[in-house]
Amino acid sequence: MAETGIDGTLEDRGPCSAGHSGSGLIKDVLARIGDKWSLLVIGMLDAGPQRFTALHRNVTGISHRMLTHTLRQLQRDGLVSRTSYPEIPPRVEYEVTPLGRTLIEPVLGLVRWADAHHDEIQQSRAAYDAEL
Amino acid sequence: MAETGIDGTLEDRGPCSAGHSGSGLIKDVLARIGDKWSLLVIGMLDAGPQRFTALHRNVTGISHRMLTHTLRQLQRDGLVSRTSYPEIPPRVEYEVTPLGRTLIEPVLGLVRWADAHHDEIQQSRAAYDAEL
DNA sequence: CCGCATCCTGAGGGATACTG
DNA sequence: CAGTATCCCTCAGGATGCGG
Repeated sequence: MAETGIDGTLEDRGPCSAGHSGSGLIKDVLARIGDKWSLLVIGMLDAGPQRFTALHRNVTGISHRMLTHTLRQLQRDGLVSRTSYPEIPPRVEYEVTPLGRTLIEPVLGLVRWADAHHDEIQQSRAAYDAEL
Repeated sequence: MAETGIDGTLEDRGPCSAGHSGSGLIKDVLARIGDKWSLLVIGMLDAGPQRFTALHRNVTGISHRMLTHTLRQLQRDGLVSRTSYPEIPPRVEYEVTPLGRTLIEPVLGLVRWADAHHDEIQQSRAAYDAEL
């Protein structure tokens, strides 16, 4: 089994307290995709370019503030591009970048895993909660 | 491109406000692996069974409290098993379950992605931060 | 229509000390 | 050595309102 990856690449090899430079690493990527909304937004944008309001409608529970913020982060990381059309009223379209698209694939791996095993997990949780 | 997955499986198809039952879905899986420590712990345990103190030493920045808590969650989800040996002093060993091992693979997909693209991301961030 | 600033609450998570 | 409980603080993130 390839144990080459996890402890060799996930870990920082050093005190992460100071957030030093060095390896850079996965932690901030996890921080990005692990947050509450990024994946949902990317998932929505995967269906095609969308304007702000459309996203706000489609991403179900997201607040105005968080949508803005999430889009900013994704844009900063180069996963999503923002195009503003100087009209009245203003129109802004968001789109997944090529880099962003490459992320979708590995994420789908996780999605499939979750889909395949979430009932096992449910059972395990039920069993665990039962024995007290 | 398989856009079959993301918006069809990530999303709840309904107001997630009430945390209703229905699809179950990936969100709680993401919540598990998206948290600060779970993946690090699993990564460590991937190298073989370990006792509490060993983990505490190896997982770099984790606090006593969070290690306990994380292990409990993983155990509850059936990703990690706990074996307690009734000795003095007590000895407890943690180990990745078969289910837990199946998780490692898709996670490695993400790890590889992060590894392959984190410099692009860094550049993108730098570029973004420059233009103000 | 879109974005930013402000305020406020609650969950996450660290430090510490106490039990078995 | 392993686990639990308590305290406290930080910050993600929701609500709202103004500006462009």
